[in-house]
Amino acid sequence: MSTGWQEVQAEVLRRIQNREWPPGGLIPGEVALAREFGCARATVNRALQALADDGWLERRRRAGTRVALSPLRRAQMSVAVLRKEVEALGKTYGHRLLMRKVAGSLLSLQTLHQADGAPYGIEDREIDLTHLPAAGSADFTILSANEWLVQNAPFDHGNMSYMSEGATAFDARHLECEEATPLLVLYRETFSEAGRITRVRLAHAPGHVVRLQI
Amino acid sequence: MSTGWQEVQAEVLRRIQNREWPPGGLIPGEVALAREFGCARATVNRALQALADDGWLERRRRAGTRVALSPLRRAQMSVAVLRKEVEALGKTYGHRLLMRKVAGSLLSLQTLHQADGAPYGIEDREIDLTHLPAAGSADFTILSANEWLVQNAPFDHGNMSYMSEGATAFDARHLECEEATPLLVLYRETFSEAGRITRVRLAHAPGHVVRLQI
DNA sequence: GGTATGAATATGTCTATACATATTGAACAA
DNA sequence: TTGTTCAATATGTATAGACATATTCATACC
Repeated sequence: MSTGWQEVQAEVLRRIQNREWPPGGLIPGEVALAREFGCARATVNRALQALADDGWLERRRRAGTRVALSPLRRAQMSVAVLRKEVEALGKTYGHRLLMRKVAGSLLSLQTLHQADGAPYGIEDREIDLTHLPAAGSADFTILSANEWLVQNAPFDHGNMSYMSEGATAFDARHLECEEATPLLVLYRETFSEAGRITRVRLAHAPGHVVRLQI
Repeated sequence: MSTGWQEVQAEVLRRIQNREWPPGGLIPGEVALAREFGCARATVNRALQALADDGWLERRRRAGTRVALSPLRRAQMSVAVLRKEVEALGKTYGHRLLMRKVAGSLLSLQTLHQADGAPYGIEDREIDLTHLPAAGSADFTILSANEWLVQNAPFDHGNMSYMSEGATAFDARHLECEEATPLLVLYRETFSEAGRITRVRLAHAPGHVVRLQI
């Protein structure tokens, strides 16, 4: 029997998906599985660990390994730079800095993102200069704030929200659509250890689709 | 020096985030790091592997390990059952099956999901009975199709799309809003090995927010 | 110059062993 | 009954050693 941890993983996953090991059920211990597959316990451990990371199994010392009760799947999307998102569509990216304003330690920016010259999204951003003083002297007319931040402001964590909103007068003017047109709007905050780095509202052009993989 | 792979991971991550090891740069080999940290190569391997899984590092045999050039972060959301989503808001879940129709091997369903009696989302679903004959005889008035499928139709993969759409007459009637109100609409397909299991369009009630963690 | 060949090397993975640690459940005490 | 203690046990993790595999680089060859 060939003994790779990936093969062990595949076989265990198959048993889970085929209900041979039902949700909530206890599966054999690592030692037993190692004997069955004819490999070392470490190999089984590697496989089960990977499955636990992916949410298929729940493992606790002494208590053993169970098939996850609610196999709540995670959907993933990559948080790409807008330029790359546009280029991935085979279009030419462009952007225009519409507004730049400093109020205290808060830098406000408005940027229009374009794909082949057409409006792609309108961005309204605030950057906290106390946590990121370099942003005060950066030239966002060349590199967009979106891309500059990805390269210069590594963040710990953040959150994103998608909402459906009718286009405001501001949105409509820059996205070249009617007011109240349904738009997909993204709100995002990112934090470093010190605190919030930036907050952004991005209204996408009409018809924009966000895709996730499950 | 205490030697846990998590500590090695933490220290390496610190160096990446502090630009001590710049993006695109080659980092020391596993043997060198093991010597520095005073642990076995396998321990360093475990740590670097984890960081590579998270997208911080790119590793290739013989070529060595590099700090990822574009630390393209992934945003995650859990694909929960609607009932749990509603209950997580502290509200009482309810649903009504509005329509059930079989055309050939295609089962069509329309379901209204409710939170505290108010409309939460209106679902339009197709299920392929050739891949899932059991769905033909299930009673979706008790357990919603959404939940029944999660429990009975393990899937390999799938995709989701979010769009912003104006409420159709159908949406508006059931979600109790004006026509053309901006709605967040979810399209989802899930596949098993055999083929597509189900396709669904879910129009959320006005004001719905989708949150993701980065 | 361009191409084939092979040695060197960094990561990938498996093994056997050992000890750590959390948790369970039984035995026992208050 | 309730609480405490303790041994048993499944997973967590570290280690040294070995071999596999991909890739690079230098070298030899045409």
